[in-house]
Amino acid sequence: MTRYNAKETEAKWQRIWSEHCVFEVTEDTSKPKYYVLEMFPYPSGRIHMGHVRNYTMGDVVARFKRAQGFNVLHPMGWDSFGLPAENAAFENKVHPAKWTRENVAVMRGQLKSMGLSIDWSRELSTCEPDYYKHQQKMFLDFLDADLAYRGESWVNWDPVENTVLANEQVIDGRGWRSGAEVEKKLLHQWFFRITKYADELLVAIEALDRWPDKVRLMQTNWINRSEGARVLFDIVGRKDRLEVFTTRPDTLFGASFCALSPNHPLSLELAENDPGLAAFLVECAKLGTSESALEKAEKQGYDTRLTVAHPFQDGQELPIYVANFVLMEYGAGAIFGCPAHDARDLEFAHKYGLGVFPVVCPPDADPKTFEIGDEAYVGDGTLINSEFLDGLDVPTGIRRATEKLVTIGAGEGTVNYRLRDWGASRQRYWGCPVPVIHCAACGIVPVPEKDLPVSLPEDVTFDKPGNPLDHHPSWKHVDCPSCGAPAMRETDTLDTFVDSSWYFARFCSLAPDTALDRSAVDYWMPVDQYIGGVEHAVLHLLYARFFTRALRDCGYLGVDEPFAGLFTQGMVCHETYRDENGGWVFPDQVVIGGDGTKTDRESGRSVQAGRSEKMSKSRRNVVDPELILDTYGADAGRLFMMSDSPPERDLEWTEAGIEGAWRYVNRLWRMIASPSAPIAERTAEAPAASDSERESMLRVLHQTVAAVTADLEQFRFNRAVAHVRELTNHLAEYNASGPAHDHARRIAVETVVQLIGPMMPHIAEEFWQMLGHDELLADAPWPTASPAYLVDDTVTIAVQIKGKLRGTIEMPRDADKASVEKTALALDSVQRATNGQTPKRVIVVPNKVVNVVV
RNA sequence: GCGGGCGUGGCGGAAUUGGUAGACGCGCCAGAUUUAGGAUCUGGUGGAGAAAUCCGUGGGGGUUCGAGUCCCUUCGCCCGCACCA
Repeated sequence: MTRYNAKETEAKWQRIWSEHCVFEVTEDTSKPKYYVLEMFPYPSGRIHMGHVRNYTMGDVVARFKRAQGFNVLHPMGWDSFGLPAENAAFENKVHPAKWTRENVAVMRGQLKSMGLSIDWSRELSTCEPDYYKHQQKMFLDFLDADLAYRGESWVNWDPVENTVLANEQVIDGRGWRSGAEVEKKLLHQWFFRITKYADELLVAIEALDRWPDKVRLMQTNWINRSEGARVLFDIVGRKDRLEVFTTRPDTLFGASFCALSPNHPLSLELAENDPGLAAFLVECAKLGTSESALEKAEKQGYDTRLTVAHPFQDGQELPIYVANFVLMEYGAGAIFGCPAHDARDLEFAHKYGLGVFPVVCPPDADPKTFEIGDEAYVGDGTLINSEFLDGLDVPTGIRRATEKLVTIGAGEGTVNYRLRDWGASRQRYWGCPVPVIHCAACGIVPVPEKDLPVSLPEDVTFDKPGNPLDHHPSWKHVDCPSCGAPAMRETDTLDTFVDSSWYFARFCSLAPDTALDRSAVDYWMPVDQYIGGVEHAVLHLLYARFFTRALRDCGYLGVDEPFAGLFTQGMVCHETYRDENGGWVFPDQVVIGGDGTKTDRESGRSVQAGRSEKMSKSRRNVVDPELILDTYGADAGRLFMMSDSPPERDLEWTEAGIEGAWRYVNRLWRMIASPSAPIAERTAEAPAASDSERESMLRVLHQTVAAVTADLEQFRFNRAVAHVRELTNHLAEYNASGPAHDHARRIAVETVVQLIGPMMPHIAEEFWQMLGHDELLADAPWPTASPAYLVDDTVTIAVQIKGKLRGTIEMPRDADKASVEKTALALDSVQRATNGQTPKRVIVVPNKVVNVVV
């Protein structure tokens, strides 16, 4: 018997699939379509185990749906703009384009060696002008439609590098590379008007029934719609009014102060003539945008000495503070504080000696004696001390108070969202240029369509801080398309989330002259099954949902939602190893001695195993997929990825696990390449007669087909693998001789091969050929379970005494209760328990269980 | 703080609507085969017990003829969000 050569066989089938363009598809209205998409990778250099897991899942679904008769679109591309390329340029003096394209080439080869059923003719890369030129056109259309605009926002500014930093690049208030103290700076930025769709995006979440609840909840919270009221307070001694947003206008009678955000226009204005306030604002700015800093910060305020008039109580005035806990970006950037019924306000009031006036009395408390201690009361109750609101419940009070505000012209009911417009400007080189020109005379002028794409210059340097586009000698200098005068190109590039907000639609057709070929997009969209990491639960998925709607409204496509089904996979984890000096050690460097002690192959130091954690370079607990592909082949790697762990949970990568998968590959090989009992020819006719052994084999077989089909349908890959292995075990024990059995063996072997095909496509294809098929397994239809075999004619019924198992009985299916009961009571163990007495009660659940109560 | 998830053998994990807990795999034990094996095959494998039996799904309580599954309570771990007015 020849040993199975995975490397050779896998290369062979990859070649054949590619030569025959097996996975290249076109719009075919005679078949139902199915669009499977995994989140496309950032070309960081090499694929990692997370990619292997993600793309294996997608491929299993794609191959399964394909076998079920769907016209399956399964494309792949590269999310190839982004910061790491610029960092590499800075650190290794490689041009981002070169670095990126080389990485793409390596990773494409790695993905191909996984044997994915991808239509490679649709490959795209977002950093190439043939992709981003369409994006620039979209941007111009969005400008026209007022879906993109220029605005201002606060950013993390690194004064040494002259650049904007992402939140994760700010470490303890300092730039990650320069170490300089990061400043908050107000900068002109390009925005997408996602807030225009806030309500639509929120409401539509409900209909995304094939999305994980967790992701739906996260998006709901992110958008965070809250109903409340805008309240306008007259500022004493001034003509203007202070606007605040509140969800609790019913507690206005309990107000004891107002507070402004440090960034509030009024705060800034007052600071000009108040050095104390100016200093306080600087203090607040120092906190930065980092969450941990904000978290530790104690509530602090500064008394502006201004007061506002209470809208409902003549003569009543409230002091205005500037407070570090009020966010400019939320609501109106100002609040009124009701310490009795808000924890933060209470903390603030205690600190600054402000009044605490309860106005909501809990249902079980006495309004005359109810007092607020250290804890604010935020629950429902009856309004008290509130004049015209007294005696109302909270919802009614809110309504009544809002009506009153409207009547006296001091406010109105309003809906507020946490969701803010999407700031998409990046002061960086390696991104899609924003196609506008700044002209002194004409203002912001869109680049004419005929001049697209605005391409990135290749001759840039990364030796200076700041945006290379900005210091390029000539690139930004152009004539104004409108008046012809010298003008400047926009040097901001777009956030890479823009690139990934429409790539799924672009896969439908790579037509060169149009971004989205409407007929192709109408055929394929939406994506039926999208698969990726949960880390994109909010931003990427929300932006893509917004972008799809924006494209819809600009006539690019006709769907609302990009992803009809979403699956978020778990992470790939591995044990961690540290040597006696505390240094991390790579798993493949750890040698396990006979006594179980571990040592580092290179240093010879002894090594301790730590808990299993997400694979990461910093902890060195990584296994290179290429090593696995080389050693065991793609099929074994893919099989292990699908076995054991449910796909939504973390998977623990272990040597033993991959070995087990590899053993199964070889076991199947032995069973099929050199079977211990004959397998009938393909052309052999079904026997006229069967026996019970054969029938029972066929029953297991059909039940397995049904189970695996259901499992794959529901992303229960680990169970699907278990079921196939069970069938394999049955097949291995099935050695009866004779033509009827040989025939059944043929069916069983073919079924095993077909069922395992989505997980292990190469060896399955090889088996299919060995079994005499001329056509490809990839083109073979999925097996169907025959209903006749799905029900057993005898059933095993559990016999319990007071719920405890005492034995089992074999009965014909659907036997009548009386005979089941009689058989059960006749059991020795039951006789012993009943001791000859009549049982108090006997419960018979048909075909399942008999419970005897004594 | 708020929200969500998870706790089942030595390990990863199975278990339709409440109905035989531990499928499948790993590991381990015994045997067979082999020059050898970290290959392969056979059998065994939740714990205690000679057995009958008893105990077992993080802990405690409850509902039920019957609970991993439902309810209450408690502990532990993980994830997400967070001064959201």
